[in-house]
Amino acid sequence: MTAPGEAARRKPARRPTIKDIARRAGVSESAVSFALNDRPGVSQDTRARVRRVAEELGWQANSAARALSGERAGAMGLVLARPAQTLGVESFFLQLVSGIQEVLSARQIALLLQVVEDLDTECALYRRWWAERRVDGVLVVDPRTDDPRPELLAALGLPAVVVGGPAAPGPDPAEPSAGEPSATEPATTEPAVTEPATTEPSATPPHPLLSTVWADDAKAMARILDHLYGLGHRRIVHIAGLPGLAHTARRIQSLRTEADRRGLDRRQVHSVTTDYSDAEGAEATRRLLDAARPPTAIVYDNDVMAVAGASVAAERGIPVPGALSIVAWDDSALCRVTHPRLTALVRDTPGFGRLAAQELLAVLDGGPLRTVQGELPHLEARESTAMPPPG
Amino acid sequence: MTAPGEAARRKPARRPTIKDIARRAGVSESAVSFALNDRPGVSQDTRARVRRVAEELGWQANSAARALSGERAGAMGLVLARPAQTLGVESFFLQLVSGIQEVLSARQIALLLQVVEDLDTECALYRRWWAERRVDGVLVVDPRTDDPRPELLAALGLPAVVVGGPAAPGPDPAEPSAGEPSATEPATTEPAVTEPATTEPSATPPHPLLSTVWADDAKAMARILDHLYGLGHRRIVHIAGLPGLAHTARRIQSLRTEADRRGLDRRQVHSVTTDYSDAEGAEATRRLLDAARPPTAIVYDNDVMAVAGASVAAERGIPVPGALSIVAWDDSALCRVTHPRLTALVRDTPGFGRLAAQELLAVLDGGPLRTVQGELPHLEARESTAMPPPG
DNA sequence: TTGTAAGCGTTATCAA
DNA sequence: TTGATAACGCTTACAA
Repeated sequence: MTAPGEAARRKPARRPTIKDIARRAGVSESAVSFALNDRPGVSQDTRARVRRVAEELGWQANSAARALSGERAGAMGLVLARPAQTLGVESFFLQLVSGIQEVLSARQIALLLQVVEDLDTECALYRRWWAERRVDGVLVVDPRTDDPRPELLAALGLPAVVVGGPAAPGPDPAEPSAGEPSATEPATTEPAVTEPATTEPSATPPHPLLSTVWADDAKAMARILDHLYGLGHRRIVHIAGLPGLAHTARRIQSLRTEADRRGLDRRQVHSVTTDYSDAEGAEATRRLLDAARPPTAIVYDNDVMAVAGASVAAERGIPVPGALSIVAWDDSALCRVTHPRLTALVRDTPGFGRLAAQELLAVLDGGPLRTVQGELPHLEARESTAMPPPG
Repeated sequence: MTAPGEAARRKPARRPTIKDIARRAGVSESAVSFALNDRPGVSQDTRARVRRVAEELGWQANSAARALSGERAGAMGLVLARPAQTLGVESFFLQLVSGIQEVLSARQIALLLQVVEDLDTECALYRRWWAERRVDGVLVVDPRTDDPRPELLAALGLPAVVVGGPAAPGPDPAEPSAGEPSATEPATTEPAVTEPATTEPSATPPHPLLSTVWADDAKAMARILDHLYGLGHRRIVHIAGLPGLAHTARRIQSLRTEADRRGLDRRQVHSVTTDYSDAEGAEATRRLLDAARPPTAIVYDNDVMAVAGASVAAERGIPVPGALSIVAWDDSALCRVTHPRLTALVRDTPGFGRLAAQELLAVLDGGPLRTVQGELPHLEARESTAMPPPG
């Protein structure tokens, strides 16, 4: 290591290039390139020598040069189009990102993360990234019911995977959930895969233009309903997140289906939408509890709103779970530190991120357009859910 | 826009280059380059024409080509070396990132985010990024008391800014905090700046090798002490975060200083360290409350632990703030949704991120090595702090 | 099996 | 004010 301090700061060490390696190994540049990229056309002996020299020199391919010569940029993009406020509170994104990274960094691929204000800016950014050749592909999060992004990305030819799934409900809600994968299954299990173009030509694929990785919100909601209905609840309200998001639509739809199947009154089992904030979660809770016949159970679409709701109940002296049961969609430290601890739908979010990244790599490798389903979440029953009060 | 669907997916549109612009505008490539980069050597007329054509074609400089020809990579790096578990719960990072982005994206600079397991991997990553020329600079977060990163980065000549400040306590803890900036000041106020090399040659700069952006944890802790001492508390424990982090050391040091200044008993006013998790926060709280003379006030180094602590108190039937006051270092939705709402130290985290990004840009522009101080946080008094019980 | 040379898209250095 | 032309570091035909 060179001497630290001012000198080092001003005069950085020169980075070695393949030319340096070629000279030192006594071969041509192309031989070096072949050797380092595991391509045929170079003897075992030369390959080994070149490798050793590269190692000695601490050589790493200049990413710009590699990208320029027709290769890949070696980076993927992820854009979050949510107000900064909403971002901070949710544990979801950083966990997703860390899962994505795990897969990408194993292949030496970088992740470009950008936080923008709205969907238009996001679309403009995709165009710029594409024009700049900055990324090889992107992960599209928070799919909407009416989403302009798949079409744009398909038109640009920028490989992409939609993370979070389609707006339409899953395969067929009426169909019995045959061989449901259990949440305790080893993580190495191949996730369920549908290849819309081949196996089910008649079924409309969720995003006909892009591969999709999604969670079966419909089944997850069914599990929650099973739990609450089983306890005896008949007045159940779902405080959902942003109305424009695809998974919000799926959850709302599923609640309806499940309510109908059990012959529950739709006026007493329904959804209301919010912006995911603690403020709107609390406000919605207050309104519900003020009603003539308040719900005996509330399902919140994220952990923050669930905790806010529990807090509103506490304020009013409504015992949880004595008079009100609470379920949080998505587990986090939050659900475990409140009192009582909240029953929550546990998802493997980093695992979901890994799956998404793998799928994106598959698309880049020329794999077929397909729809992959992540592990089904399971319901972790804690102290916030119990039998409803009599009456 | 071309037709969507399969065709578009397979045959992406070609990206325009300066060659295309040159041809269409009837000038040479170099003229185009000059025109587009605001360099002299081209007539107003030509410049305007070139600009218009570029606009029409939707041209964007190929980032790889630009990077290769000696220019900048147009990207900055940020590495988070924390286990994925710890990441999710804290609102801090995503907010910091969104602030950083705000500044970088205005200059069309991308942010590479990477999550790694440990410091060694982080250092290896810096080396790789440097060798790959992938980033123009990096933001170093979570500075440690004994940190290998500044020396490495200085030796590599990779521009960097340390976010979170030095291990040593601030300027001089004994010195009266003259003209403290109020938290209500407009955000446009120039932050306090120390240029160690010039103004204070005798004072040891925190990181002699890198520019630093930091918050004055010492003063912040003093504010918390002011609040609690003023209410009458004399037994105050600080449940700190990771012991190796610089700001943890600063806060612990400041607590000692403040305790001494007020003649408080060091056995009754002290710090304990944790890993920031709700589990350790709760565990530490239990131990403290089991003691013969438990503290009347606890200061937690993050919001998650504060909520966990409040939950422990609730479990044991210890009224907050009646018998125990609680302060959270860092505000978030969490502190506002619990019951009672928690008194918290409010920082402008996105603002801190903006400041860090600006400083990094300044370093890249050849600015001097310096230490910049962020806005001083303020204490938002809520219902979790009150007078201690008599005795 | 090896070396030579062209090209990727940009910036920068020259003459004209 | 312009327009060739040579880098930048890598990949990849193509020739030896």
